[in-house]
Amino acid sequence: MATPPLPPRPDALTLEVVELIGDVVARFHEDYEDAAAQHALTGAQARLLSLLSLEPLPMRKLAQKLKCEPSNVTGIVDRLEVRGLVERRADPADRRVKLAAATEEGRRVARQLREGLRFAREPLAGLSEDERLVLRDLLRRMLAAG
Amino acid sequence: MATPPLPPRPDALTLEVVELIGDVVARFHEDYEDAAAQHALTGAQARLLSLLSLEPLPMRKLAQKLKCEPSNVTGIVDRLEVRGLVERRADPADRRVKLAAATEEGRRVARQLREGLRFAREPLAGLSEDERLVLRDLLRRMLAAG
DNA sequence: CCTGAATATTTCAGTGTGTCAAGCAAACCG
DNA sequence: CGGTTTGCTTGACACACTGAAATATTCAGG
Repeated sequence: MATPPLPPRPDALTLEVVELIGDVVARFHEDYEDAAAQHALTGAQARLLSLLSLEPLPMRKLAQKLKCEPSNVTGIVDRLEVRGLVERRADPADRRVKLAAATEEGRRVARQLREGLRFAREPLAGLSEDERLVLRDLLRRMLAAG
Repeated sequence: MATPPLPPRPDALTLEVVELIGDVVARFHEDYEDAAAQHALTGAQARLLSLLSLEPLPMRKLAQKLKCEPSNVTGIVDRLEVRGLVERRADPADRRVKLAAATEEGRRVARQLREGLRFAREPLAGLSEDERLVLRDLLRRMLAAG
C-alpha cells in the first residue's frame, strides 16, 4: 500500500504538451483505422498482422505484444486465418505451441497498410528535415525515460 | 476518381518518426486506459466524461467530437448516467435536443483522471522545460498542418 | 518411470464499443 | 398546413476484450 515513488505534480506546460499529444494520438488512431478499413480490417487485426509481417510468433507472445489476454488473440487470428492472411503452424520444438505466421498475401497487405498511413504523409510534411530530427530525438528521449 | 493531391513518398526519417509516434501512441493509450480503469471506467467513457467536464453538449455534438455514430453515444451516456457521473438535460431552445452534462461527481472524477495520467509524469519528466517548449511548438505545427 | 505442477491454447459466457436501419418526436419550410 | 429534415433512441448484429474452465503437452521430483 506504500504510495508509489512520490509523483510530482505536472506543471501547466506539461499538461499542455500532454493535451497536444492526446490530439496527436487521436489523429494517428483515426488514420490507422482508416488505413485498416481500406483493406476491410479492424484496427486490432491490422496491428496483429503488422507484427506477424516481421516474423511468426506464438499466440502467447502475440498476446504480450498486444497487451491483451491470449484468449482474445485466438479470435483475431481466427478471423485473419479465414481470410487467408495468416496461418497457424505447429512448433516442432513444443507441441503445445501454435505459431501464427503471415501468409504471402498477409505480408503484402501489411506493407500496403504501412505505406498507406495518411499520418506518415500529411502532418509531418509541415516540418522541415531539421525539425523532424529534433522531434525524433525528443520522442526517443521520452520513450527511454518512461 | 482523380488521384488525390499526389502523395509524396515518405522518406526514411519520416518513417522513423512515424514509428516513434506509434510507440508514443501505444504508451499513451495504455496509460489512459489504466487511469480510466482506476475509476472503473472504460476508455470511451473516460473520453466522453472529459469532454463533458468542460461544458454540457448535445448528443449529436458528442458523436462528432468522438467521431462515432450518435446511437453509440446513447449507450455510453446511459452507463455514465447510471453511475451518476453524467445527466441528461432538456435543451430549452430545442426540445429535440438532449444536453449531456457532467455532474459534480463527474467533474471530480474527470479532474482526477486528468491528473492521474501516468504519461503526464513519467515520460515528460525526462525533458527540460526548454525541450518541452520545443516539443509543444513542433506538435502544434504538426496538428495545424494535417 | 509416474505423478503433480506449470504452460499454451482454446472455448464459453458476459460486457462494452461500434455500425447500420428503422422509428418517433420536434422543428423547419414552402 | 403537409412534407422534409433533424436529434435521439431502439434493435440487431459484429468485433474486441476479459475471466474461468477444459484440454493437451511439458517439466520437475520422488
